[in-house]
Amino acid sequence: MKSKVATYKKVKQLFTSYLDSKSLRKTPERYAILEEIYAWSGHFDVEELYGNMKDKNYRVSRATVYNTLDLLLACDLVTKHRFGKNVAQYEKSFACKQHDHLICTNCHKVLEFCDPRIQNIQKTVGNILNFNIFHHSLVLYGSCNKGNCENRFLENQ
Amino acid sequence: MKSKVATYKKVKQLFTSYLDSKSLRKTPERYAILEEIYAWSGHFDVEELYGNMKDKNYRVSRATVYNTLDLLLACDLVTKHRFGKNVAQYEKSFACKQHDHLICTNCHKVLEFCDPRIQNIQKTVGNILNFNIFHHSLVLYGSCNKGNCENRFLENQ
DNA sequence: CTCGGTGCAAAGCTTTTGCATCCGC
DNA sequence: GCGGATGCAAAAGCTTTGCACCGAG
Repeated sequence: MKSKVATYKKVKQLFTSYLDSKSLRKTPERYAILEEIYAWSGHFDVEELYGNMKDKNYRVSRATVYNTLDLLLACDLVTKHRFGKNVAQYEKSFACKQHDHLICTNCHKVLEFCDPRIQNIQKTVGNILNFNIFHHSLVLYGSCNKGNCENRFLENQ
Repeated sequence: MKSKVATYKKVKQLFTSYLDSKSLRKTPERYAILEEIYAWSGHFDVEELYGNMKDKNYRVSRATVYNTLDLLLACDLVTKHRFGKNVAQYEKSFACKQHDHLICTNCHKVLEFCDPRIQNIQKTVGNILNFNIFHHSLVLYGSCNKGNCENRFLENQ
Protein backbone atom coordinates (compact mmCIF):
# COMPACT_ATOMS: atom_id res chain seq x y z
CA MET A 1 0.00 0.00 0.00
CA LYS A 2 1.19 3.43 -0.94
CA SER A 3 2.28 5.74 1.84
CA LYS A 4 0.52 9.03 2.28
CA VAL A 5 3.68 10.88 1.36
CA ALA A 6 4.13 8.95 -1.87
CA THR A 7 0.52 9.54 -2.80
CA TYR A 8 0.82 13.25 -2.18
CA LYS A 9 3.95 13.42 -4.28
CA LYS A 10 2.19 11.82 -7.23
CA VAL A 11 -0.88 13.98 -6.80
CA LYS A 12 1.27 17.08 -6.71
CA GLN A 13 2.88 16.04 -9.97
CA LEU A 14 -0.50 15.57 -11.59
CA PHE A 15 -1.65 18.96 -10.39
CA THR A 16 1.52 20.58 -11.68
CA SER A 17 1.05 19.03 -15.11
CA TYR A 18 -2.49 20.27 -15.16
CA LEU A 19 -1.50 23.79 -14.19
CA ASP A 20 1.24 23.76 -16.82
CA SER A 21 -1.09 22.50 -19.50
CA LYS A 22 -3.49 25.35 -18.84
CA SER A 23 -0.76 27.94 -18.26
CA LEU A 24 -1.98 28.54 -14.74
CA ARG A 25 0.29 29.72 -11.99
CA LYS A 26 1.72 27.34 -9.47
CA THR A 27 1.03 29.30 -6.31
CA PRO A 28 1.83 28.11 -2.80
CA GLU A 29 -1.84 28.49 -1.80
CA ARG A 30 -2.92 26.02 -4.45
CA TYR A 31 -0.45 23.41 -3.24
CA ALA A 32 -1.30 24.05 0.39
CA ILE A 33 -4.96 23.42 -0.31
CA LEU A 34 -4.16 20.27 -2.26
CA GLU A 35 -2.02 18.99 0.59
CA GLU A 36 -4.69 19.77 3.15
CA ILE A 37 -7.27 17.87 1.14
CA TYR A 38 -5.08 14.82 0.74
CA ALA A 39 -4.34 14.78 4.46
CA TRP A 40 -8.11 14.62 5.06
CA SER A 41 -9.91 11.33 5.39
CA GLY A 42 -13.52 11.23 4.31
CA HIS A 43 -15.77 14.01 3.15
CA PHE A 44 -15.40 17.68 3.95
CA ASP A 45 -17.10 20.91 3.03
CA VAL A 46 -15.54 24.26 2.18
CA GLU A 47 -16.04 25.66 5.65
CA GLU A 48 -14.27 22.72 7.27
CA LEU A 49 -11.35 22.95 4.92
CA TYR A 50 -11.11 26.72 5.30
CA GLY A 51 -11.43 26.54 9.08
CA ASN A 52 -8.83 23.84 9.29
CA MET A 53 -6.31 25.90 7.39
CA LYS A 54 -7.10 29.01 9.40
CA ASP A 55 -6.54 27.01 12.59
CA LYS A 56 -3.05 26.25 11.37
CA ASN A 57 -2.60 29.97 10.82
CA TYR A 58 -2.34 29.45 7.13
CA ARG A 59 -3.40 32.62 5.37
CA VAL A 60 -5.98 31.67 2.74
CA SER A 61 -9.28 33.11 1.72
CA ARG A 62 -12.50 31.35 0.97
CA ALA A 63 -12.33 32.71 -2.55
CA THR A 64 -9.05 30.93 -3.13
CA VAL A 65 -10.38 27.73 -1.64
CA TYR A 66 -13.34 27.78 -4.01
CA ASN A 67 -11.14 28.68 -6.93
CA THR A 68 -8.68 25.90 -6.19
CA LEU A 69 -11.41 23.34 -5.66
CA ASP A 70 -12.70 24.15 -9.12
CA LEU A 71 -9.27 23.48 -10.55
CA LEU A 72 -8.95 20.21 -8.64
CA LEU A 73 -12.38 19.15 -9.84
CA ALA A 74 -11.39 19.94 -13.41
CA CYS A 75 -8.34 17.68 -13.21
CA ASP A 76 -10.22 14.95 -11.32
CA LEU A 77 -8.15 15.10 -8.16
CA VAL A 78 -11.24 15.94 -6.13
CA THR A 79 -14.88 14.86 -6.32
CA LYS A 80 -17.86 17.01 -5.42
CA HIS A 81 -21.06 15.65 -3.92
CA ARG A 82 -24.40 17.33 -3.37
CA PHE A 83 -26.01 14.76 -1.10
CA GLY A 84 -29.19 15.87 0.60
CA LYS A 85 -28.08 19.03 2.26
CA ASN A 86 -27.37 22.47 0.93
CA VAL A 87 -23.64 22.32 1.46
CA ALA A 88 -21.45 20.77 -1.18
CA GLN A 89 -19.25 17.98 0.14
CA TYR A 90 -15.88 17.22 -1.38
CA GLU A 91 -13.55 14.25 -1.31
CA LYS A 92 -10.07 13.51 -2.64
CA SER A 93 -10.29 11.13 -5.56
CA PHE A 94 -6.81 10.00 -6.54
CA ALA A 95 -5.68 6.60 -5.33
CA CYS A 96 -9.10 6.08 -3.85
CA LYS A 97 -11.09 3.16 -5.11
CA GLN A 98 -14.02 4.40 -7.17
CA HIS A 99 -16.99 4.05 -4.92
CA ASP A 100 -20.57 5.12 -4.38
CA HIS A 101 -22.59 6.15 -1.35
CA LEU A 102 -25.31 4.78 0.85
CA ILE A 103 -27.03 7.25 3.15
CA CYS A 104 -29.23 6.52 6.14
CA THR A 105 -32.16 8.88 6.01
CA ASN A 106 -32.63 8.56 9.77
CA CYS A 107 -29.20 9.14 11.22
CA HIS A 108 -27.49 10.58 8.11
CA LYS A 109 -24.64 8.14 8.33
CA VAL A 110 -22.79 7.86 5.01
CA LEU A 111 -21.38 4.50 3.96
CA GLU A 112 -19.37 3.72 0.87
CA PHE A 113 -19.61 0.71 -1.39
CA CYS A 114 -18.37 -0.57 -4.72
CA ASP A 115 -20.33 -2.54 -7.27
CA PRO A 116 -18.70 -3.27 -10.62
CA ARG A 117 -22.07 -3.75 -12.28
CA ILE A 118 -22.50 -0.01 -12.44
CA GLN A 119 -19.82 0.04 -15.13
CA ASN A 120 -22.02 -2.16 -17.31
CA ILE A 121 -24.98 0.12 -16.89
CA GLN A 122 -22.79 3.06 -17.77
CA LYS A 123 -21.58 1.34 -20.91
CA THR A 124 -25.04 0.29 -22.05
CA VAL A 125 -26.64 3.65 -21.50
CA GLY A 126 -23.75 5.42 -23.22
CA ASN A 127 -24.15 3.23 -26.28
CA ILE A 128 -27.90 3.56 -26.50
CA LEU A 129 -28.02 7.31 -26.02
CA ASN A 130 -24.80 8.02 -27.89
CA PHE A 131 -22.90 9.63 -25.04
CA ASN A 132 -19.32 9.36 -23.88
CA ILE A 133 -19.80 8.79 -20.21
CA PHE A 134 -16.95 9.94 -18.02
CA HIS A 135 -18.21 9.33 -14.55
CA HIS A 136 -21.29 8.73 -12.48
CA SER A 137 -22.80 9.30 -9.08
CA LEU A 138 -24.97 6.68 -7.44
CA VAL A 139 -26.52 7.36 -4.07
CA LEU A 140 -28.73 4.85 -2.30
CA TYR A 141 -31.08 6.06 0.43
CA GLY A 142 -32.40 3.83 3.17
CA SER A 143 -32.27 3.18 6.85
CA CYS A 144 -29.80 1.12 8.74
CA ASN A 145 -31.33 -1.72 10.69
CA LYS A 146 -30.78 -2.73 14.26
CA GLY A 147 -31.75 0.34 16.16
CA ASN A 148 -28.44 1.96 16.94
CA CYS A 149 -29.48 4.21 14.15
CA GLU A 150 -31.35 6.35 16.68
CA ASN A 151 -28.03 7.72 17.76
CA ARG A 152 -26.43 10.39 15.66
CA PHE A 153 -23.38 9.18 13.85
CA LEU A 154 -20.73 11.40 12.41
CA GLU A 155 -21.94 12.36 9.00
CA ASN A 156 -18.67 11.95 7.16
CA GLN A 157 -17.25 8.91 8.68
CA MET B 1 -52.65 5.86 -21.15
CA LYS B 2 -54.04 7.77 -18.22
CA SER B 3 -55.35 11.25 -18.85
CA LYS B 4 -53.81 14.17 -17.03
CA VAL B 5 -57.06 14.78 -15.21
CA ALA B 6 -57.33 11.19 -14.00
CA THR B 7 -53.73 11.26 -12.82
CA TYR B 8 -54.25 14.46 -10.90
CA LYS B 9 -57.37 13.05 -9.29
CA LYS B 10 -55.47 10.03 -8.02
CA VAL B 11 -52.55 12.13 -6.86
CA LYS B 12 -54.87 14.43 -4.99
CA GLN B 13 -56.38 11.43 -3.19
CA LEU B 14 -52.94 10.22 -2.19
CA PHE B 15 -51.99 13.64 -0.89
CA THR B 16 -55.25 13.86 1.05
CA SER B 17 -54.63 10.48 2.69
CA TYR B 18 -51.17 11.59 3.62
CA LEU B 19 -52.37 14.83 5.14
CA ASP B 20 -55.07 12.96 7.05
CA SER B 21 -52.62 10.38 8.33
CA LYS B 22 -50.41 13.13 9.72
CA SER B 23 -53.29 15.30 10.91
CA LEU B 24 -52.15 18.10 8.66
CA ARG B 25 -54.52 20.67 7.24
CA LYS B 26 -55.87 20.43 3.73
CA THR B 27 -55.35 24.01 2.65
CA PRO B 28 -56.16 25.34 -0.83
CA GLU B 29 -52.52 26.47 -1.23
CA ARG B 30 -51.26 22.92 -0.82
CA TYR B 31 -53.58 21.59 -3.49
CA ALA B 32 -52.85 24.48 -5.80
CA ILE B 33 -49.13 23.76 -5.59
CA LEU B 34 -49.72 20.06 -6.16
CA GLU B 35 -51.82 20.79 -9.21
CA GLU B 36 -49.26 23.20 -10.60
CA ILE B 37 -46.53 20.60 -10.23
CA TYR B 38 -48.53 17.88 -11.95
CA ALA B 39 -49.31 20.21 -14.82
CA TRP B 40 -45.58 20.71 -15.31
CA SER B 41 -43.57 18.50 -17.61
CA GLY B 42 -39.95 17.93 -16.76
CA HIS B 43 -37.85 19.43 -14.01
CA PHE B 44 -38.45 22.72 -12.28
CA ASP B 45 -36.94 24.71 -9.44
CA VAL B 46 -38.68 26.62 -6.68
CA GLU B 47 -38.33 29.96 -8.42
CA GLU B 48 -39.93 28.65 -11.60
CA LEU B 49 -42.84 27.15 -9.72
CA TYR B 50 -43.30 30.23 -7.58
CA GLY B 51 -43.03 32.56 -10.57
CA ASN B 52 -45.48 30.50 -12.54
CA MET B 53 -48.09 30.69 -9.80
CA LYS B 54 -47.51 34.40 -9.33
CA ASP B 55 -48.02 34.91 -13.07
CA LYS B 56 -51.41 33.34 -12.71
CA ASN B 57 -52.11 35.78 -9.89
CA TYR B 58 -52.24 32.98 -7.42
CA ARG B 59 -51.35 34.31 -4.00
CA VAL B 60 -48.68 32.05 -2.54
CA SER B 61 -45.46 32.69 -0.74
CA ARG B 62 -42.12 31.05 -1.24
CA ALA B 63 -42.32 29.77 2.32
CA THR B 64 -45.48 27.86 1.51
CA VAL B 65 -43.97 26.48 -1.66
CA TYR B 66 -40.97 25.15 0.27
CA ASN B 67 -43.19 23.81 3.02
CA THR B 68 -45.48 22.03 0.58
CA LEU B 69 -42.60 20.60 -1.40
CA ASP B 70 -41.31 19.03 1.81
CA LEU B 71 -44.67 17.40 2.36
CA LEU B 72 -44.82 16.14 -1.20
CA LEU B 73 -41.32 14.75 -0.88
CA ALA B 74 -42.31 12.98 2.32
CA CYS B 75 -45.20 11.22 0.61
CA ASP B 76 -43.19 10.49 -2.54
CA LEU B 77 -45.32 12.54 -4.89
CA VAL B 78 -42.33 14.65 -5.81
CA THR B 79 -38.63 13.93 -6.28
CA LYS B 80 -35.82 16.33 -5.49
CA HIS B 81 -32.56 16.46 -7.40
CA ARG B 82 -29.34 18.29 -6.66
CA PHE B 83 -27.62 17.93 -9.98
CA GLY B 84 -24.60 20.10 -10.50
CA LYS B 85 -25.93 23.51 -9.76
CA ASN B 86 -26.83 25.28 -6.57
CA VAL B 87 -30.55 25.19 -7.16
CA ALA B 88 -32.54 22.15 -6.22
CA GLN B 89 -34.56 20.73 -9.07
CA TYR B 90 -37.86 18.97 -8.50
CA GLU B 91 -40.00 16.62 -10.53
CA LYS B 92 -43.40 15.00 -10.08
CA SER B 93 -43.02 11.32 -9.40
CA PHE B 94 -46.38 9.62 -9.46
CA ALA B 95 -47.31 7.70 -12.59
CA CYS B 96 -43.87 8.44 -13.92
CA LYS B 97 -41.67 5.53 -14.77
CA GLN B 98 -38.81 5.34 -12.29
CA HIS B 99 -35.84 6.69 -14.15
CA ASP B 100 -32.36 8.08 -13.77
CA HIS B 101 -30.48 10.92 -15.40
CA LEU B 102 -27.71 11.43 -17.90
CA ILE B 103 -26.21 14.89 -18.06
CA CYS B 104 -24.03 16.38 -20.77
CA THR B 105 -21.25 18.31 -19.09
CA ASN B 106 -20.84 20.47 -22.19
CA CYS B 107 -24.32 21.63 -23.02
CA HIS B 108 -26.05 20.64 -19.76
CA LYS B 109 -28.75 18.73 -21.56
CA VAL B 110 -30.50 16.30 -19.20
CA LEU B 111 -31.69 12.96 -20.56
CA GLU B 112 -33.58 10.26 -18.73
CA PHE B 113 -33.11 6.53 -18.90
CA CYS B 114 -34.19 3.33 -17.18
CA ASP B 115 -32.05 0.33 -16.42
CA PRO B 116 -33.58 -2.46 -14.34
CA ARG B 117 -30.14 -3.70 -13.27
CA ILE B 118 -29.94 -0.90 -10.76
CA GLN B 119 -32.55 -2.72 -8.71
CA ASN B 120 -30.18 -5.67 -8.38
CA ILE B 121 -27.36 -3.47 -7.19
CA GLN B 122 -29.71 -1.89 -4.68
CA LYS B 123 -30.74 -5.29 -3.37
CA THR B 124 -27.19 -6.63 -3.09
CA VAL B 125 -25.82 -3.56 -1.34
CA GLY B 126 -28.76 -3.49 1.04
CA ASN B 127 -28.15 -7.09 2.00
CA ILE B 128 -24.43 -6.74 2.47
CA LEU B 129 -24.54 -3.54 4.50
CA ASN B 130 -27.77 -4.37 6.31
CA PHE B 131 -29.82 -1.45 5.11
CA ASN B 132 -33.41 -1.16 3.97
CA ILE B 133 -32.99 0.78 0.77
CA PHE B 134 -35.97 2.88 -0.25
CA HIS B 135 -34.74 4.68 -3.28
CA HIS B 136 -31.68 5.75 -5.21
CA SER B 137 -30.29 8.44 -7.43
CA LEU B 138 -28.00 7.60 -10.30
CA VAL B 139 -26.57 10.36 -12.44
CA LEU B 140 -24.24 9.71 -15.34
CA TYR B 141 -22.04 12.52 -16.63
CA GLY B 142 -20.64 12.63 -20.12
CA SER B 143 -20.81 14.47 -23.39
CA CYS B 144 -23.19 13.92 -26.22
CA ASN B 145 -21.50 13.04 -29.47
CA LYS B 146 -21.99 14.49 -32.92
CA GLY B 147 -21.38 18.11 -32.40
CA ASN B 148 -24.82 19.61 -32.05
CA CYS B 149 -23.84 19.67 -28.44
CA GLU B 150 -22.20 23.05 -29.05
CA ASN B 151 -25.63 24.57 -29.06
CA ARG B 152 -27.31 25.21 -25.79
CA PHE B 153 -30.24 22.93 -25.22
CA LEU B 154 -33.00 23.54 -22.78
CA GLU B 155 -31.77 22.19 -19.53
CA ASN B 156 -34.92 20.49 -18.41
CA GLN B 157 -36.20 18.97 -21.54
C1' DC C 1 7.31 44.36 -15.54
C1' DT C 2 2.83 42.07 -16.43
C1' DC C 3 -1.17 40.26 -15.45
C1' DG C 4 -3.05 36.23 -13.15
C1' DG C 5 -4.01 35.09 -8.37
C1' DT C 6 -4.98 36.39 -3.71
C1' DG C 7 -7.35 38.31 0.49
C1' DC C 8 -10.97 40.74 2.09
C1' DA C 9 -15.44 42.31 2.21
C1' DA C 10 -19.53 43.04 -0.01
C1' DA C 11 -23.02 41.25 -2.95
C1' DG C 12 -25.92 37.47 -4.85
C1' DC C 13 -28.92 33.59 -4.52
C1' DT C 14 -31.35 30.00 -2.57
C1' DT C 15 -33.54 28.56 1.49
C1' DT C 16 -35.11 29.23 6.32
C1' DT C 17 -37.18 31.75 10.08
C1' DG C 18 -39.99 35.12 12.95
C1' DC C 19 -44.20 37.08 13.50
C1' DA C 20 -48.78 38.85 12.83
C1' DT C 21 -52.74 37.27 10.51
C1' DC C 22 -55.81 33.90 8.69
C1' DC C 23 -58.68 29.88 8.38
C1' DG C 24 -59.26 24.61 8.57
C1' DC C 25 -60.98 21.69 11.87
C1' DG D 1 -62.09 29.58 19.05
C1' DC D 2 -57.67 27.10 18.96
C1' DG D 3 -53.54 26.15 16.90
C1' DG D 4 -51.59 25.01 12.58
C1' DA D 5 -50.59 27.34 8.09
C1' DT D 6 -49.81 31.34 5.45
C1' DG D 7 -47.62 35.71 3.60
C1' DC D 8 -44.25 38.84 4.02
C1' DA D 9 -39.91 40.37 4.98
C1' DA D 10 -35.88 39.82 7.21
C1' DA D 11 -32.18 36.65 8.23
C1' DA D 12 -29.17 32.92 7.42
C1' DG D 13 -25.94 30.13 4.64
C1' DC D 14 -23.25 28.99 0.86
C1' DT D 15 -20.94 30.79 -3.10
C1' DT D 16 -19.42 34.44 -6.26
C1' DT D 17 -17.65 38.94 -7.37
C1' DG D 18 -15.13 43.55 -7.23
C1' DC D 19 -11.10 45.66 -6.20
C1' DA D 20 -6.55 46.79 -4.65
C1' DC D 21 -2.38 44.52 -3.87
C1' DC D 22 0.97 40.83 -4.44
C1' DG D 23 4.07 37.80 -6.64
C1' DA D 24 4.93 33.91 -10.33
C1' DG D 25 6.73 33.77 -14.84
